[in-house]
Amino acid sequence: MKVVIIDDDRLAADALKSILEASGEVEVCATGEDGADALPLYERYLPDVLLTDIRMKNIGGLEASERLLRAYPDAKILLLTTFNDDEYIVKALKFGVKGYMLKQDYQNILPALKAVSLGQTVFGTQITEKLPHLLQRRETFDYAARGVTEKELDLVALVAEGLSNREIAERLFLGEGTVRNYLSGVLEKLNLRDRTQLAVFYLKYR
Amino acid sequence: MKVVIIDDDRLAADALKSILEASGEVEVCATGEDGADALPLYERYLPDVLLTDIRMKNIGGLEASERLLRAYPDAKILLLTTFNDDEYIVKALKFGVKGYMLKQDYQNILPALKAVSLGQTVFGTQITEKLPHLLQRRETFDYAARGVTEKELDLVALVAEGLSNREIAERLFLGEGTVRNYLSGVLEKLNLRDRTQLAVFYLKYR
DNA sequence: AGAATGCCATGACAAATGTCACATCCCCGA
DNA sequence: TCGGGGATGTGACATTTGTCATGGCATTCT
Repeated sequence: MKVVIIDDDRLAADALKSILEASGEVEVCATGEDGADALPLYERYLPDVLLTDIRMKNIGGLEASERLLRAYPDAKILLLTTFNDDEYIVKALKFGVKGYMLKQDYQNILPALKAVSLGQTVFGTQITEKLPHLLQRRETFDYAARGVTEKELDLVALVAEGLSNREIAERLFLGEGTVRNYLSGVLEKLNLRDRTQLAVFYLKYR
Repeated sequence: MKVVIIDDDRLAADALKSILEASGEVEVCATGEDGADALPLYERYLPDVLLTDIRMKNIGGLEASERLLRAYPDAKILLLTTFNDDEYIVKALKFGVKGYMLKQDYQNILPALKAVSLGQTVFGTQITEKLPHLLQRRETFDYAARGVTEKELDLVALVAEGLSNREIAERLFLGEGTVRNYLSGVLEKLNLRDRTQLAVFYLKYR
């Protein structure tokens, strides 16, 4: 398995190279020091996997990945980083990066590398813990703190399904006027103007 | 590495077992035929990884995973399935499942298994392709196919921000009546009744 | 018991919304 | 050049929506 490493931290790059080559299964074709090296080195060696840091002096690993993937959509890229930043992960995945691991996990990088070379996607242990949160990434809102009661919240949910006041009233066995009053109160508590804003708000902060 | 396999397809389970044991790195402690076997077998053998099918006669792999993870939150579970269903993936990840692969990818299961045993998360090749879409999970909708034009879509976007007709008109340098007419047209094309339903719809199928 | 409180409802009203039937205006093809 | 068709606009109208004032009941507190 051929690998190219990009990392502006010489020490880290060399350590990685040693570990990988010690396995006897990996050949580190080249190491670069900046994101700008990614594309030329990739084209020259066509490695199975490109292993790159994210934070680098000139061009970062994310940008480098984007460029490389634009030119070679099937390139397998494994991002290595010290930081565990949600934004980075989401962006990287959108580009088509195949793996995302923390440097502190470097002892366990070999299996991840293999999986990536097969086209699978791998997330390091620490990233794994964040995944569920990332998938349903939705800000939360404490309705109770604004004085919105459970009953009111039921109404709001129906508003967010597109029901009219009359329909909501029927559904909950209330008077239509009552529904209007309730919603009016909710609107005031949340500083909103009309039911549409309410629906949008509710869908955003479920 | 100790592994327990759960699959109601005897043939598949045996094939898997052969492949894994042929590597010399995996010991298949036991194989079960139903999700109900997962917990007892896990407790008995405490495997590094539990490999389980999703669709099974009695209790499915998802439910089994949920139960197992409730009892042993650190259990490493790798789901195997024939079906590539978004819903399943999201659910599984929420429970804390560490891997999700298609059966057709069984040749490449060993590296994935290793990665999972280290606490990493792995997605099979076919799943990988869906990941970016899953992250900003949003069903798509072909507005053009319903005759909704770009200009109309601009209006809809503003509705979904909670603007009133008057505000939209100002923003786009249109008459308020024009805005109403446009939106009225859109509502008809999409079979919706009012702006709230429109906003909800738009936020769902961006 | 009387007062206070919460929950549900009504009626009245202004504003916003959705629908419809027309006007313009402008461009483009016959 | 004419005429059709699209984009834009207006006015009228019924409906829905949001607000407010108010009242009836229960339950609870004093």
